[in-house]
Order: sequence, then structure tokens, then C-alpha cells
Amino acid sequence: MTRKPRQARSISTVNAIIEAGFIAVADAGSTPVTTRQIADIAGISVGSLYEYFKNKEAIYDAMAEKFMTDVISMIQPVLPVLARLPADELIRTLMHRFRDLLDANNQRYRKCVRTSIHAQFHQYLQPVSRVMMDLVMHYLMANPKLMRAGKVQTMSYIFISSGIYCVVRHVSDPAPPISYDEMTEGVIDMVMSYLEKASIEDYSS
Amino acid sequence: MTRKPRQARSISTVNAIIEAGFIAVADAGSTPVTTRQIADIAGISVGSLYEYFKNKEAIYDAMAEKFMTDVISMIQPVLPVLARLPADELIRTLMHRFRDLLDANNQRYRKCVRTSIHAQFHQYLQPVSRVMMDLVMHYLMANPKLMRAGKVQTMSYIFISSGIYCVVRHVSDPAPPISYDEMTEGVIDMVMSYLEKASIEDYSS
Amino acid sequence: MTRKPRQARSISTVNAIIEAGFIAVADAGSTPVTTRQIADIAGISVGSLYEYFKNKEAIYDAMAEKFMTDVISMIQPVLPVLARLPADELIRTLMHRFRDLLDANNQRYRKCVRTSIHAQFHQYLQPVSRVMMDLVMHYLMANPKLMRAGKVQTMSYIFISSGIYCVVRHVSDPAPPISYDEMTEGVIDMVMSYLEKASIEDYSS
Amino acid sequence: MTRKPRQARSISTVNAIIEAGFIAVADAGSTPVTTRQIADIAGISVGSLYEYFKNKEAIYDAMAEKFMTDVISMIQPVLPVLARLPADELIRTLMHRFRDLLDANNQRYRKCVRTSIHAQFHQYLQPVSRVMMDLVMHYLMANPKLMRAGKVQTMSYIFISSGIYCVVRHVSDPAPPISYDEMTEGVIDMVMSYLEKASIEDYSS
DNA sequence: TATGAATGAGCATTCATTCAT
DNA sequence: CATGAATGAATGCTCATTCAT
Repeated sequence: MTRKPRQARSISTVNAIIEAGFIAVADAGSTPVTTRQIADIAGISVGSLYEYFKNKEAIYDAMAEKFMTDVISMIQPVLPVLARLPADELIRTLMHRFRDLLDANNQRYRKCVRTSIHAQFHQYLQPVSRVMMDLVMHYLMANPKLMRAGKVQTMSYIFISSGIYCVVRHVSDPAPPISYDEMTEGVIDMVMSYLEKASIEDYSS
Repeated sequence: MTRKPRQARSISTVNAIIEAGFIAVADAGSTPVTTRQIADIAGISVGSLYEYFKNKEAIYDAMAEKFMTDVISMIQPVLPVLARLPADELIRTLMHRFRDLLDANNQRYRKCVRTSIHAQFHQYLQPVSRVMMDLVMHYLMANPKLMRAGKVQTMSYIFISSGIYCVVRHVSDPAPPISYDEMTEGVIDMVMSYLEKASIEDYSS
Repeated sequence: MTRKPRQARSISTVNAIIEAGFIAVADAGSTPVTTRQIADIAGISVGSLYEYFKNKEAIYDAMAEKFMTDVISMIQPVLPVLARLPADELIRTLMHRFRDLLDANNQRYRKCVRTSIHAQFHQYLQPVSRVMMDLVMHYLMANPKLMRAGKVQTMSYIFISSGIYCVVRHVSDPAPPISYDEMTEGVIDMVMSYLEKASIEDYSS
Repeated sequence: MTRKPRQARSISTVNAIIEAGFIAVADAGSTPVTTRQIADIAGISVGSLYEYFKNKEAIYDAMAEKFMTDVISMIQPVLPVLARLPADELIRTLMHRFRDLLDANNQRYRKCVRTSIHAQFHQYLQPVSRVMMDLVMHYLMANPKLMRAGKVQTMSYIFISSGIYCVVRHVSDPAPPISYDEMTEGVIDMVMSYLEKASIEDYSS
């Protein structure tokens, strides 16, 4: 049974382990990460690892949760602002903040996404989809005229999938044929074209 | 001239192993596949496996290659037709053929994509991107007016990434919020909106 | 003079640990008991465990000793009475008191014997043999005519072994083919037959 | 999954592992035996161990089964003879053959019983009880007058328990107070006294 | 060529014991 | 005295790979 970390020291150890997990994944390349590696990086013994986490899986879960938390806290503070932005600015801001998140902590997440393609892809990306979906919902409520555009759900699904995977692919690509900024503008063009066309059709009807 | 029986056998054994690899991955769920499983399914001994493949990695490589070949031979025969189609019809045809490929052989690839999310994601999808890029190039050469639309490379990159990942995500999702056909039409809308807008801008300039 | 509170506390803690040891063994079933479990049940920390006992082995030793003490204090008070009883009554009384001891404290010892079959068998049973041997000696001294019966030592050894293991086996057996009372009477028959025969031979000689 | 040993070599490896198991248990004293130890003694690698046995438990099971087989084949060949023997000769023969079995193969079973007191006691002894019960049944059918003696089931239970544990205790005792032969004669006396008394009572009634 | 028994490094996990606080 | 976080050796078990037949 995992002891519940109550004390300050314990909490920091838990964080150190999660931290070590990300570093290990980032460093590991495609080979799977061992508990020993994580313990070594965290500067503790294997035994201690199991004082704080039931098993390896639990560490991965905590990492995914930490990632989600980071994604949320990347968006949360600017949420009121984002909802008032025009769509192109919204996307641009989002893509930039995402890049910042990927590059924070010595590119931790960038490296992890690169290697996690081979491993916990879904566990990492599903929460992002969820958060993005929330954001879209907020945005639609703040911009009700968009609701009149058809296929709201379908287009949300597609835009979110597209956006996330464009980023993932770009991050994973060792020599991307276009720059991140070019990609950002492309995504904006794509979305804006649709929104404009949809609103025209909406008016004319 | 008669085919050398030894070679013929070798080729069929190699294919049997690759086949077995897909079946094993499809059946395995999330647990990793062992060489023993592959050998058993292929109906040969582990020892023989290593007669035909240097190691497990080589089998995965061959599987990815086989997948690419299948993707190519899905597109190749209709290539002349595709190039003459309007963009929406092109995408619709493509998405349908993709679905057929995923469902062929008792949904082999569908199952593999689902589980390979956790494993050889890139190895499988990079070739698809490559093939799609080729197709786009063909299409552009057959429809040179599209070339005048700006950001050809950027938008190709984005549309291909989007299209592939939309399919992957849809396949992986146990309960997708929209149907495959809705998604198909959504992707078409997205692309068409952009192309229309781009051509308008092009005209006006 | 007041008892030194430190000592008193120590003694009660030691007892609590031994107590906890029995409870842990009784509860554990066939899985081995950990020091953590014992400490938890005793309501102290693992660290404290090692304040009072050198190691796990020492706890087991203390448990065995406690068991012996309990066996002794089960017999001691009735010793004068027992020595004056006829042999059959002696055995009957003994077997009943044994059953009572096994069932005391929520069947603590019964459960322990059941699981300890797999573990500290000897450590638990040797003391019992010793105590029983003492009892037999007392009995012989009180009934000197029995001394004339041959093979006193041999028969003591056999009767004690038999008696103890009959009880142990009966306790361990989830579905014993005979009842405890039937077994008791059987053991009495067995012993009495021998004693009668021995005394006849003795007389005749 | 454990491969089923079909070939001669495989069978001998299985036996070698079981053999090694006994040697390991005999040598181990009170410390638990590891798979590594068994593999080393058997002269194979840990990996091979698991080719032949699902897990450690399975090895223990096989050992217990082997022990039972040995006990049976100790009795089986003399079964027709035993049934025609007077009870005292039957017991004497049995006890002697038991001693021989314990001392065979460099005292393998003697050592194992000594240390297994702490471990797989029941798993080893239950089969013996079973076999002994069978023998008693055979004996009773060959000597139907004994059936008339009361408490057949009770006395069988007691005599068998007594006999087995007397041997076990004697084997376990580093300095037994009586010799094996003395013990044998004592057990015979005990049983014979009962049988004689029972038959007298039977006649008189 | 084909086999499959054999290998053994490597993994996740446990737990008696220690020691800084 | 008490604590419980930390330790790390040790365990059961797996599986990619080899090689004698």
C-alpha cells in the first residue's frame, strides 16, 4: 500500500519522482524506462519509489495527470481573455502558449512527446483533447453567432484533432518542412476559411 | 523457367511472419507481443524466425513497410482517376478507401492502429504521410491553378496531418462523438472552404 | 515503591507486539507476516519494534515462549488435582483444557496452529512436549505402580507425540472425519488399553 | 505456459529439477529456497526452470507428488504380503521401510522432513496419511474380525496420526531420547494392546 | 534449413532493517 | 524513547536471442 504523502518532504519526493519520470522518458529514446532509472534520476532508492507509488503504472498516471494540470494551468489564466479574442488570435495565442509549454523545463514535454509517440500517446493526449473541447465550448457560448454555423460538433472534433496532431507531428519531426509559425498561420487560415464560409452561408440562408 | 522453390518458400515464410506479426499485435491488446507468439501464429519455430529476420525490430520494420505497400496499392490503381476528380470527391474517395483498408482482413489494421497508438505509431504513419504527400503533388500538377493559391506546402502539411490523425483518432476512440461519414464530410468542408477562399483571393489579386 | 513507569510501559509494549504477532499470523493465512503488519497491529512504528526486539526472529521466539507460558499456566493450577485423577480422567481433562486454550482470545492459537503448520511448527510444539513430559513425570511419581510397567520412557514419548499431533492434525483439518470428543475418547482408549495390559503383565510377573 | 515434456531429455530435466528441489530444501536449513538455487543445483538456467514448470509452486507440487509416489511404491509391492501379516509385523515392516525411504538418496527425505517442518509440512504429509488410510482399509478387509472391534474409524485416525508424527518427531529431533527401534516396538505395543483389548471385549459381548 | 531447448541479463516488486530527526 | 522515510539486496519471473542437433 502506498503511504499517503502528508509531509512537505514527502510531497517534494513525489514531485521529484514524477519529475524524474519525465526526464527518464525524455532521455530514454525508444527503449522502455525502468523503475531503477527513475529512482536514480530522482536520487532515491528503488524501495523509496514504492513508498510513494503503488507501482510503475501509478507513476505514469501521475505523470499524465501532471501534464494535464500543466496544460490546464497554461490555458486557465488567459481563459477570460481568450474568449473575447477573434478566432485567429485565439488560435495564435494557444499555439504559442503550447510551444512555450513544450519548451519549458529544458524542453521536457517536447522530448517526451517525441518519445511517447511510442508509448503513452493516448494517456497524454486525451486530456488535452478534453481541455480543448472545454475551451471550444466556452468560446461558442461567448460567441453565440458561431453556433448558427452548421456542424459545430463535427468541426470542433476535426479542428481539435487537427490542431493537436499538427503540433505533435511537428514536434516529432526531426526536420519539419515548415516552421512552427508557418504551421500556426496555416491552421489559422484553415479554421478562418471555414468560419467565414460558414457565416456567409448562414447569412444568406 | 521455374521459380526456385527454395526462394518461393522463403518469400512465403517471410510473408507468413509479417502476417503473424499483425495478427499478434491486433490480438495482443495492450500487452507487448513476444517473438514466441509471432512464431506460433506463423506456424514456425522461434529459431526459424531468426533465419528470416535479424531481430524483433526487423519484423516491425517489415510490418510497417507492408502497411505502406498496402496503402500505396490502395491509391495507385485509382491515381489517374483521383487526379481528375474535384477535391471533395478526391477526399471522399480517399477516406472511404482508407476505411476499407482498415477493415480488410478482419479489421487487421484497425485493430493494429488502436493498439499501436501505444507502440509503433510513427513507424506506421510516416509512410502514409509520405504517400499522401506524393498524391498531393500529383494532384497539384494535374490542377495547376491550385498552385497559385498561397502556402501550398504549409496547407498540404496541415491537411495531411489533419486527415491522418482524424482517422487515427476516430479509429482509436471506442465511442467517437461523430460518425466516420460525418467526419469525412467535415474534413471535406474544411478543405473546400480553404480552397475556395484561396482561389477567390487569387482571382482578386 | 512505585513501579518505574518506563519499565511498565516497556513491558506492555513488548506484550502488545507479541499479541500483534499472534494476530498477524492468525490473520495472514498462508502468506508470510511482515514486520510492518505486526507494528501496525501493535499500534507502534516499525522503528519501535526494533527497540524491543533484535529482529523478526526474536519476536517469533517470544511468541513461542508466550505460548509455552500459556500452556504451562493452563496445566499448573490443576496439577495437584490432575495427579490424583485416574489416567482416563487426566487425559480427558487435558484435552478439554487444550481445546479451551486453542479457542481462547478469539481462537488465536487455533488459527496460529493452522497456519504455523507451514512455518514455526517446531518452535511452537517443542515446549508443549516439554511441559507434557513434566506432567507425565509428576504423574508417575504420584502413581508409582505405573513405574513398574515397562518402557516408561518409550511410551511417554509415544503417547505425548501421539496426543499432540492428533490435536494438531485435528485443528488443521478443515473437515476432520471424527469429532474432537471422539478423538479424545479414542486417545483415552489407546492409552488405557496399554496401561491395563502393562499392569496385567506386571502383576503376572 | 509450460511446455509439455515429451522427449526423453525433457523428462530427465524435469526429474533433475525435482531432484534439485529436494537437495535445495535439504541443504537450505530453515531459509527459504530460491528458484536460482534450484536451477543451479539442477545445472540449468533459471529460464529453463520456467520451461518446465509454470512457477515455483509447481515445483513444490511436483516434489510433493514425487514423495507420494515414492511412499506408494514403497508400500505397493509388499501390499499383498502386508495384508496377511499379523498387525505387529505389519507395523514393524512399515516402520522399517519408512526409515529406509527416509534414508534413501543420501537421506534426502530425512533432511527434507527436518526442514520442511517449517514449510510444506502438510503438502508432504497429507498424501502419506491418505496412503496409510488405504492400507488400513485393505488390512481391515483382509482381517474382517477387526471390523467388529469398535471405533474403527476413530482408532485408524489416531493410529495413523500417531505413527506418522512419531516418525516425524523422531526424524526432526537432533537427539531423540529413544531409538527408532525402541519407538517402533512402542508403537507396536500401543496398537497391539488396543487390538487385544478390543477383541476381548468383542468376544465377551 | 528447421528446430526448440537453453540461456541469462534484466525487470518490477518486496521487506527486514537502519538511522536521522 | 518514538518515528517512519529510506535503503538495497534479494526474489520470482520474462523473453529476445543463440546454437547444437
